[in-house]
Amino acid sequence: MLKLYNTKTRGKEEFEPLENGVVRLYACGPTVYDFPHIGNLRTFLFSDLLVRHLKRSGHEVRNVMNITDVDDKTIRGADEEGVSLREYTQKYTDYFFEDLETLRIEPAWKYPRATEHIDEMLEVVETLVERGHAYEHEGSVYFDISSFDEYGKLSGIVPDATDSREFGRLDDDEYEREDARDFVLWKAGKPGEPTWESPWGPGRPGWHIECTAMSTAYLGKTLDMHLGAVDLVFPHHENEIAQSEAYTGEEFVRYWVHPEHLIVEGEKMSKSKGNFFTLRDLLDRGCDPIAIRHLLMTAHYRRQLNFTVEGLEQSLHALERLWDFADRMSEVPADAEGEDLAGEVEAALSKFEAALNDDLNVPGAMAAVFALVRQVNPLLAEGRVSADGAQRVLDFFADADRVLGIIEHQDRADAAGADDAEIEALVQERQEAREAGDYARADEIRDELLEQGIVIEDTAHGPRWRRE
RNA sequence: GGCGGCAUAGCCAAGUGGCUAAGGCAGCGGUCUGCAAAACCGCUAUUCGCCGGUUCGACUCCGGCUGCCGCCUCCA
Repeated sequence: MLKLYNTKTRGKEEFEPLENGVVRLYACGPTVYDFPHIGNLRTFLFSDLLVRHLKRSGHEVRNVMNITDVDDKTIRGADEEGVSLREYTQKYTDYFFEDLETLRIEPAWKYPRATEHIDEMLEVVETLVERGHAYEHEGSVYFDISSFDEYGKLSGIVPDATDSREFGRLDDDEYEREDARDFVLWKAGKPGEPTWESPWGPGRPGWHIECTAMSTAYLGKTLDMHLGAVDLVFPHHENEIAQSEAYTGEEFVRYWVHPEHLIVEGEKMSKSKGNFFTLRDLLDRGCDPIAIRHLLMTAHYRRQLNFTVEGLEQSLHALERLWDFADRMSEVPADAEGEDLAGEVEAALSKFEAALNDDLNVPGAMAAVFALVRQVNPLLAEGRVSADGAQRVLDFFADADRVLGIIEHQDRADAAGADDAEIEALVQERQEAREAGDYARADEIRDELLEQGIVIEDTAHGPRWRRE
């Protein structure tokens, strides 16, 4: 049984979906105005891990992630590039999906775009106006916070109308609100901006409304879970609750789950500090995408994660050891006799599941996997693992990887390349030289290959090679 | 100013009122090897930021202090 920390109650709670076996989950997705950065990706990866765990636990998961393709930043970006909003956002939407695939993040059930759900949003806004929760002013529509008693129940923040900073905000805002705390549901169009027709004239949706409209459209009035990074707790999610519950009259979200931010080299990531990384930046530096996935999983989701270059190297080394272990496991001969490892694997599985069920403790789950490696390695080195035992461990790895997504790898010698035959020939020539005692020639070939990035390893079953 | 979080070995990082404080990386020693590489083995926190308190017993609970961070405005 999964226990999850619920922001709403500030404590861990047992999770049970409203409908047995079906989880309705909504995660705040990207605003497609730029490449996703690793902080965004950590959040999306968290969502992936949670969904994978729910699925592995036997649930059907209907997870929806929105694509915000209309807002100030996308409009400005399209304007600057002189292309249509649609053309501009499509480009970054494509990059977003590419990054997900690179990091082995499984596709969500639905990825609705804001611009394709304007009608649903207008329906929500109109209803809110009819019921007295919202008001129109000069073509814009605002949510009236004073009409929703429970405003602030998620974040504990109730904006104070007398707060001096609020008055400053009023001046900056081009849209007149009756109360500085009210938030915009529908923005009156400005010249040159893309707009949609509405009962209040041409305009475009405010930021928060898309989540209410689209989650309701795909998942119904009450969601089992709603995810989003901590910075969204206020005001975004607070506003979502207000507008959704005022609209449906029912509880909007049962479990609010908020992963913490990522920092880089101990500091908040920001463009001005020059520590702002996209996935592409890292891949260009030659980083292994799975090492990036691994590093993003090393800290518990409710803790800030310190992303460092050194950490990336550590992750790669940890993975290489894991992959190498798996390779050696799969090389155990079919007729090998020895330990069946049933007890070891059972214990590892039990620890693995217990960790994940305890507020998705992924570091703990990975520790269970590595602890097994540590336990079995000596037996493997002594040739005391039976064929059954090896298969049992590999089955566990495959099972664990349904959630982790880091164990599956290309067998090192399988890495495809046009010159494989040539490499094989050299490896063979070196082996013959060694057998003939011509170590000078053997070492020469080894150095030659090393220069091409090919590493030779001599094993009991003969030489094997891999690309560095 | 208001609210909240975190401080565990050289680094990253789990965790618990009392069994030997997970796991990873790095380092050192060793095995293996023609030499390497890879792999394997062993060692590496008597101690969990500091000071008090509660308790038979706290790293884990409470209070204070120090430091770091986040939110309160767009932000994953």
